[in-house]
Amino acid sequence: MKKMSTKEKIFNVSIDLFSKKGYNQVSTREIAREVGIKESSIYYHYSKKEDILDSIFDYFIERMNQAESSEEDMDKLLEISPNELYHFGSEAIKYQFSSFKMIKILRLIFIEVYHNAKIRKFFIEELLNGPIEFWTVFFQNFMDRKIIKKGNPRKLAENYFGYGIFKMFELVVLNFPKDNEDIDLNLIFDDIENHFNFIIDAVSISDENIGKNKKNYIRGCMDV
Amino acid sequence: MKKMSTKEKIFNVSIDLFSKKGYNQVSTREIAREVGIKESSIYYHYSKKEDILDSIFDYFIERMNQAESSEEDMDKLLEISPNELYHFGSEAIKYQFSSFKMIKILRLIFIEVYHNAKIRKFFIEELLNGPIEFWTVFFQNFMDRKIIKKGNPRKLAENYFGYGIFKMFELVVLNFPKDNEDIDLNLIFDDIENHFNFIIDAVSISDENIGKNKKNYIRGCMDV
DNA sequence: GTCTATACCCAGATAGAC
DNA sequence: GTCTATCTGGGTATAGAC
Repeated sequence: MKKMSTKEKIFNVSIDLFSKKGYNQVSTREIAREVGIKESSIYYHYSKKEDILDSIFDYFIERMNQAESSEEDMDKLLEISPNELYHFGSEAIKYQFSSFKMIKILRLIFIEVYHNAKIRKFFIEELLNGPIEFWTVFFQNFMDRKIIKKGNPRKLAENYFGYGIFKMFELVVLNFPKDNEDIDLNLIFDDIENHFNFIIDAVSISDENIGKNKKNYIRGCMDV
Repeated sequence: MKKMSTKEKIFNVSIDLFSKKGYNQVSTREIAREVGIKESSIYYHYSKKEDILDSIFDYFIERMNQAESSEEDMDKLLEISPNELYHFGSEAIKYQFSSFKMIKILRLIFIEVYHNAKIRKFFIEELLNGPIEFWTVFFQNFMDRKIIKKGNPRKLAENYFGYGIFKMFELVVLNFPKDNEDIDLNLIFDDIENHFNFIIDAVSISDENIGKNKKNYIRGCMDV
């Protein structure tokens, strides 16, 4: 840990400060102070302040893409049950955000999305439309396999994923912890899972399927 | 229109600029330039820059509270159908946000919520928990009247309203128009209404109720 | 690679003339 | 009520010594 290079230190301190206060509210002086170097030394490692932000963002994208599924995976996934699928999806996301670093960057993205065109484009394409299309395929598939009722799969996907975005917004923007680093991702994934089960049950064809999902209802909509 | 006082001009220009670029990205110099006065004149009308933000925020709260329902209204509302209730709720919100000024301030709130404690408190209490409690009462009522299945009314309310927050976020943060002022609120309210109908249908007891809601399905989840 | 020193700009805010 | 003039502090960034 002590062997971290100065560049890494600048990188990590910047994630901390940017995600806490927002990019514009953090000065290069403050970053330097926190790292323990003089301000001008930052410019040896990064040519401009914005380069630090870009490198943080690149790091985030790289980590996100690690969990991309291949086409073969997709084909396999298309054969499983709604329940298994949910777990596959949520475990993938939990894995991506298992480090607090990634959650901090996610907060930074939520915070900066309104005035940074690059981040906004990424948010809309990769964090919103991408996943919605992903889930659309699966809802369509469940419809074809007559597991759920015929309908508009994209609307279902939006319904499901929109709630997920809301929970993420709640977590990283509204209720972000100030001091300690213990965020319990499981808490919001329980909520999202309940929501997923609710949707599946709502459009399920056989009661048997409902039963299958019911067993995962811990604090679900239709639990008393 | 030409008779607007300087103070009003400062107020309106500030809403424009703050909502477009964020509070910290707008200088008092820029406001003054846009209004057509010298920077120092602003300080005759407002003692600090932050006072402008506070006054915008107070304006927003005042407008929001105008549509508060009385206890008698609540009692009457408890007797109507899910469909009528949805329309009551959505019309109230549409009315509150019928001016572009209010939408701009809503964007400003979304933008500043992460680093302004006062705004965050307001967001959590009045824009999130308040409405969720409001809808919880109604879902509970529909359960008591055996219109929908027994379950956790709060979860249903969160499910419904969370999607609404997501659509608002999408509208005012992700897809906010740059130049012209034509935002079509009806578009997102159609989505939210579909989502509401989807939920009601999912937990509806009689098919008759489903039928009643179905007629409002324009682009609903279960429309092919 | 890190330092000192400094350039340059723009921010919020105030004093006092008119 | 609005102006001119100015203060003070902080921001990003660079040059050049060590």
